[in-house]
This record gives sequence, structure tokens and C-alpha cells, in this order.
Amino acid sequence: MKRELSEQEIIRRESLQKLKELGIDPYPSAIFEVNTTSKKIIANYKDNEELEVVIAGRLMSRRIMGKASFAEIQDSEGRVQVYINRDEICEEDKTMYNTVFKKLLDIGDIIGIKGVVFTTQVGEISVKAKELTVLTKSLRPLPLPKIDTDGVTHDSFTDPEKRYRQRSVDLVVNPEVKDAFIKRTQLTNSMRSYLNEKGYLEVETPILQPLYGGAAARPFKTHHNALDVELYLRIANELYLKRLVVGGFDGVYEFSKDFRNEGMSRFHNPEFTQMELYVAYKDYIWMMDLVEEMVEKIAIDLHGTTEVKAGENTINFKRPWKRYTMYEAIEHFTGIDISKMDEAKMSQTAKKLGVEVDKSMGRGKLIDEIFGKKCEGELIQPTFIIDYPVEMSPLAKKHREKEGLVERFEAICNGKEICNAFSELNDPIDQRARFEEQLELVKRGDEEAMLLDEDFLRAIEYGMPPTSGMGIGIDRLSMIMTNSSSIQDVLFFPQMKPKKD
RNA sequence: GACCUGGUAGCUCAGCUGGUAGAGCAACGCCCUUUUAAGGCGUGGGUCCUGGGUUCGAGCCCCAGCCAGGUCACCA
Repeated sequence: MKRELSEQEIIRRESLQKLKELGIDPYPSAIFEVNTTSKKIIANYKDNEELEVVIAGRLMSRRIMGKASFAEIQDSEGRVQVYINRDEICEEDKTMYNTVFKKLLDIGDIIGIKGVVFTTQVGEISVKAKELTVLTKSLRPLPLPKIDTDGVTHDSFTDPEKRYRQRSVDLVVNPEVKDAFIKRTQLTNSMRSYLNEKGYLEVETPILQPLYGGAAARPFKTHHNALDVELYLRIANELYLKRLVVGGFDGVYEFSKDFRNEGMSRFHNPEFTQMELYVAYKDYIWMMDLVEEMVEKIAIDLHGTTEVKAGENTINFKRPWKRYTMYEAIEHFTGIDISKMDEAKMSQTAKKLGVEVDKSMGRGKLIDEIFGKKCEGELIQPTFIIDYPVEMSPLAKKHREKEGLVERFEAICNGKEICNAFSELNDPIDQRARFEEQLELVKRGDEEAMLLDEDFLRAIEYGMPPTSGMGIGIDRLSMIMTNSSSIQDVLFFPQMKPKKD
């Protein structure tokens, strides 16, 4: 597996060798004690102050003018210019400047600078180097975008394939990419602290499961050698969290990586993150209030306001959000009241609305299709859609008043579902019947129908208190909160096809 | 999965109607002690995504494939 090295890589390896010959370790082990950052230097420097600093980072540009040079160092917070004068970093022996800095260092190398902050004649806050330390030699040339005085970027590294496949490089040369990921972590921190303040317990449940459940999706299959059993990667954590509610935890939540063996798109990655929450003695109406409050708080924590820009739209998470029943939403967007229609009439109506129908579709599926085609994309401001057909929701409790519906809601925002919740079905006899209906679907070839989980049924036969449960898509919410149009922009390492070569 | 677009130097890209493979930056060499995307002068660098085909001749045309992006479908 020998790779042909490019000219520039060969040169860098030769420089590496020469550094070693000069007795300089290109990969030293000792601590390099940094005492500030680029950002702090620029923010805090006052003229005429004798400020000694030690910084470290990547060498990102070099302007050599004989015996003096300017370079830019990029650390975790930004860049600062360094002034390197031959006679300031060298005593008698000028090797450190003439050979090491000018010849053997390359853009991308990680160096440490000890020096004094000053302002150049042109007025740029810089560090005058007194000591230069090689911390890591870089063996590959970085793609190197440059920004000119008009703010125009030249040679920017934008090829999405290369960016996603080589995120390390992307982060080095496009530091603004970091911002979305920092926001994403702030989002989960904000959510976690909200839930903790409410007294709910963060837990962990299995990713490797003998039976998958809790959602309608095709799973990834794997194999445990020692036990010689097939296992599945979880598609949801619902059934395990409910077992914990049976066991006496009244409020549990989990941030979970879930895995679905389905198509990919800018909204779908095979592994994605959800937060699921289950609270005993509550119902779905109560949960709507919680979702509103929590997401509003997240928007404020991240942006200092409830208004968030997402593409063309400005989304306002301020409470209260609009609430429509599914029938109301359909009537609102199509002008047709389908609530009293039978299956035949509804099928006709769907066809008229341009929805593709086939004979296998029951009433519930038709409603869902009409909603998906005619309403979901129109809902830009956060909106709750309430009361779903029972056929689509085998784990939700039947509606306390409305025949054929369940107590379920989704939160829709920017035309996409971000949250799904219901009053959890805790009647074990009904739950068994619903699983059996799902099994009928499996027999008819539905690859996404749920499996009957006997162990879960046994748990709720002991009695699960009335419970409200909710799942919220962290990737989708992150996309909205960071104004990203693709899920790949909020995942460090989105799934890509392996390169064949 | 379908359709559209793209894949050329380390990076960003040009390459006409099929006729010797190009530019800027980066690299390398020399000069230069406060510069600002790019100081000056000079030099080297290519599996034109892969495999077939047409042709005297293919980066360009044709076929098949790989990878990516977009749109749609699928995915509550």
C-alpha cells in the first residue's frame, strides 16, 4: 500500500529529516505551556504595555523579507500575526532563522512562539518573537484560502466532498465551520440543563438490541460472536426508556445515536441523534408546553433572542406556538374538511389533491399522505400538529374522546418535523393488539412495521403509569439553529460512500 | 432508486470545432530588517476519475462504471 508522494510531500519529508539532523525534534513530547490565545491578545492589548505572551498554533502564512518576516499563527480561537526578526530569535548562530524558519518550516506546521505584544507601523497588533519552538511538522500541504482587504475569499476550499471526507482540513482552513458545531454543543448543553433542572434523570440504554423497536424503520443488523446471536443497532430508544418508567423512574431522558438503514439525503444520515424524554403522570398536552418552553429557551441561549434565521425565513420560537389538529391543518391548507369522510371518499379527495394513492392505503395512511404533501412543507413557524390516525401510531394511547385517533403531536418547523410525542400507550392488552396489527403488516411485506416485543409487553403488564413521551431530532434542530441547509453541516463526519481506488 | 450537473497540478479553476496540457496561488532557487490575498526575478510540478470504443490523432466524441452535489422519490 505504498502511496506515491507528491513533490511537495517529498520536500516536507526532507525538511523533517533536516530538522532532526539539526537536533530539533519535530514531534516533541514536553508540555508547551501556552498562556493566552490569539483572540485574547487582540482583544486585550493596550498600547505601550510590555506584555509577554506564549502562544502556539499552526503557521498559516509567511512573508519573508530578508532578515525579518511576518507570519500568521492560527490557534483554536483565531489568528494573530507574529513578527520574526533574525537577530531577536537568534544569538550568534543564525540557524534558527536562516534555516529552520525560512527553509524547513512550512505552512501548516505547528509552532510555539514566546514574545512580546506590540503594534506594527501599519497598526496591526502582533507578537514580536523572542523564541520559536517547532511543535509538529506537517507533511501534507494544506489547501490555503486567502481573504483580501475587500473581504473576498480566494482559492477557498469548498468542494463538499473533500470537506466532508477530510473534516480536519476543512476545520483548519475554514474556521467558521467550527461555529455550527459549537452551537450544536451549546444546544445539547442547554437542553440537558433544562431537563436536569426539572429533575429528570439522564440514562443510557442499549444500542445493541436483540429486537429493534420504537419506530417504523429498517434496522442495521450485526452479529455477536461469543453469544452467536444476531443483534440490531437501535432505531429508537422508546421501549427501553418505558421499561425504566415501569421500574419507577418518573422522569428519564437519553441523548441517543439511533441508526436507520434507509436512504440518505440532506435531511437524513444513517446515524443520527435524538433526545427522548418520558415523564410519568403526564399527558401529551402537558408535553407540548414543555417542548415550547424548552426550545424557546434553547433559541434564547444560542441567539439571545427567540428569532432565528433559517434560509429565507426568520423563525420565531416565542411561545405560544400555533396548534392545529391534523384535520384542521389539512382544511387550512386545502380548504377541504376530510374529518367525516370514509376511506373511499378520502381516497378520491387525495387523488384530486395530487397525492399518489394505491389500494393498500387505509384511512390513516391517506390522511398522513395528504398532510405530508399539502401541509408539512408550508409550516415554517413552529407549529404543533395534534391527533394522528391510530394506524400510524402503534405505541400511542387512543384519544380520550376522538374515535380512530391517538393522543399524539408533532412539532413542525421550517417545513420539517423536529419533534414527535404522545400520551404513551400503557394498556398492555391494547398494546399487544397493536403489535399484532403490525405483524399483519410485516406479513404483507412492510419492511418497516414493528416487531412484537414480548419482553416489553411483560414489563408494561406489571403496570406503567400514565406517561407522556417525546423524541426530538437533535440534528434537525441544529440545522435550524445554525441556519444549515444540509445535515452534513451539523455532523462532523457525515456518512459517505467509501472511495474505491 | 430516477433525472440533471460536475470530477484537469497540493488548492481554485481555464482548456475553442478533436490537433504538443494552461493560469493564479502554493512549492523550489536567488534578492530583500515593520509587511498585509499577491515584494521582485527565475525554475520544477499532470494516472486530465476508471475501463473500453470511434479516429491518423481524444482532456474534449460514444458506451460502461466509480465518486460527489442538486432536484425528486423513499424515509411518520
